[in-house]
Amino acid sequence: MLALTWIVANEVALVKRRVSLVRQRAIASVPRTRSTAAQPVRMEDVARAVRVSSITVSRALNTPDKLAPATLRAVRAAIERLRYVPNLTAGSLASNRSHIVAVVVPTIANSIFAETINGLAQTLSQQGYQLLLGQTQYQVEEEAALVDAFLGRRVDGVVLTGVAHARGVRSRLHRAGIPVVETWDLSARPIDMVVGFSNRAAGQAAGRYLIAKGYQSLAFIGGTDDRSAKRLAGFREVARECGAKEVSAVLLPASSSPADGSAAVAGLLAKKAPRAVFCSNDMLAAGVMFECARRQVDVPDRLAVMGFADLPIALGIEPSLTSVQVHATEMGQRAGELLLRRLAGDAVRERIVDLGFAVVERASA
Amino acid sequence: MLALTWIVANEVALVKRRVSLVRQRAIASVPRTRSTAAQPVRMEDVARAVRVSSITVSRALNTPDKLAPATLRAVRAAIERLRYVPNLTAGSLASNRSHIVAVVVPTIANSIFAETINGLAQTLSQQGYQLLLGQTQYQVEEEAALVDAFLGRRVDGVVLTGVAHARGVRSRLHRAGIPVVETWDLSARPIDMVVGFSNRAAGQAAGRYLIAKGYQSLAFIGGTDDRSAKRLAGFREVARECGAKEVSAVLLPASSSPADGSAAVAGLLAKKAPRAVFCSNDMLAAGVMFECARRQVDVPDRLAVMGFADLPIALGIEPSLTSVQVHATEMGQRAGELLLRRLAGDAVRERIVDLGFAVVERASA
DNA sequence: TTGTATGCGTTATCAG
DNA sequence: CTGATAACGCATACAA
Repeated sequence: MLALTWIVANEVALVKRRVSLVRQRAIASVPRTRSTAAQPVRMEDVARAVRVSSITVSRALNTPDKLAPATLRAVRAAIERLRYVPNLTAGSLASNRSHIVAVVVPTIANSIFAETINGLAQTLSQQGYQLLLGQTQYQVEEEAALVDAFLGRRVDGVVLTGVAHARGVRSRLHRAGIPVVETWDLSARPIDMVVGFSNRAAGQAAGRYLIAKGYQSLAFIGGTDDRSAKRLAGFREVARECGAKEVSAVLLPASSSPADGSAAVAGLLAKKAPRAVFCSNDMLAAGVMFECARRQVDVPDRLAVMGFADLPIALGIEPSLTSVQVHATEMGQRAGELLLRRLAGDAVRERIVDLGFAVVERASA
Repeated sequence: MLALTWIVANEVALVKRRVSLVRQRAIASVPRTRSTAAQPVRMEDVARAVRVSSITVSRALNTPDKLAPATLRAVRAAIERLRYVPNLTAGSLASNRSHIVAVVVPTIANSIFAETINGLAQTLSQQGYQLLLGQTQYQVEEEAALVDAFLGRRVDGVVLTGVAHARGVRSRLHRAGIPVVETWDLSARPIDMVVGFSNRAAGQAAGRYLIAKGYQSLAFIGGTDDRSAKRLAGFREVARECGAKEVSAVLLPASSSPADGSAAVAGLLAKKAPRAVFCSNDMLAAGVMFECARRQVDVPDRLAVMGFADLPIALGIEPSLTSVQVHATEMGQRAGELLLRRLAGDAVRERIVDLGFAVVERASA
């Protein structure tokens, strides 16, 4: 039986080779089906040109040090000459490594997440990893669909925003057994790893800062998402502890434009106006300040404004904006580093990375 | 010979099947190699559970209408029960369709490109396509490396920013024979398709607008990239034609932050100050206006400011910013539609889509 | 409506 | 340092 099998395999190999030759000739002579058909150059074609086996070509690509210099040169020349483009899809299937990392953010239109993605991309690209982008547009349920699709693609890792996830996301990621990094928040029980800061503590810090400045009547403008809610919660805690008045809050779904900030503060000013307002996003804060300029409400003398994230506009705007700095780019970089270490097989001890935040005092509050 | 081949194939199949069974048992009993190994559930496992062939499972996933309702139900139940996650990598290899589209932008930190990506993602996701993200950080040479990597992944389509590309990009994309959409500019000879607007015409329009407003002494603040250069060229053309003074220009590499705008206008004001300044980006324009506020230079009475892109901040800022609107989101949507049509096999007649632009008059100029 | 045979282009494994 | 062989998991083409 064994012998038979062996012969059989050989026969098949012969047949295969003949088929392969036919296929090759067809490609060379027949006019291409469409305008410019896909490149039919495979690893084997390169191998044939150099009279080596295809595994040698594979090694020239992946582990060049393991080849004799002459062989390497010859293979590389052939690759160049034939314009061979390795099929990474096939490689992924065979090696069970896609070299793709998926990242899920609410939206890249909010440039603060764009910064994190920048840091991530920068770190990952150094090791040849690429980024598959998913946006939920603040629709939490979208996250599940995105994660499913990503797992189907057998991404090597996943980066999520926040620690509150759609149903099933946690278990599915867990089952997949790939490294996962949650960002932009902290959790005592991360899916796998988390790098971020405490949104609640950031809200508390903002509250303490404003109260220390003597502002007693506080307001909050922010989003309806989990992280913004945590900031509000922290903010309110401190206000309560310090005996400040009840914090009025305006919550806008998926908002990060100045226009939203303007509209929100307009509503706030119409009632009993607060003395200081903490915005969950610098763009909202900018909108608040623009509206104040229009209404000749002096900032900070009549209304103090504090932002969040410390975007470039915080430093640029007049008066400059007091804000909470959160290391968005570094968050992406650290997330990338954690993933890379795990993908390299190294154990990661520090699974919870608190990057902290910093209240940056400027002119607006 | 034919008969022999046939027998041979059958024998191999038998051998294979036995191997397969062995493998299966091994998976079931042997402790998994790592902590939580990847899911070993394959299409065949689902098929076996339902007592159908694996192609039936494949059809349940891809063409459910072609199955008997009862079969479909059974397969779906098994998929659920076994938590089967289809391996799209294997599917891609077999079908030669990755269902991935790559997009290359200078940076998503500039939210205007984020808008385009949003439009693109939105359109593509409707058909199950996903987005591989590449950023050049305004380093033109990066584009070539990104495109190479993307082609290696056998992406189904590519979206590029601009029409000026790194060496070899054009030919490589052409050879790949996949649909390509260039955006954010126009070209009479696109790689494949292009959807955007004429940056030169936009610069001209800005120039005409400012001159019609009576401003004779003009300046320009922008980037060093190709599109910004074209806007400047158009701007200067009009200035020359209309007998305005020579346009002084400040060109900053890869800039889109208010701080850059502030610094640039500071330099401009130090010399013989212009009467109006056209900024290649609304964030730069915002920085200009912030600096003017600090220096008590009235906008528009002493310095008129015009922006570009019509970001949300243009409407929000005080005074509101006159800008050139460019339909960034729609650009992404149209790019996505063009790709989808081509990927569906439809011919695309309109390979050059001019979305135009619009000067939006507001208070700053 | 369902199944069989085959190949997609690469890498892992083991042998030399 | 190089090679033979067998997967990787699915979809296409055709047959029934």
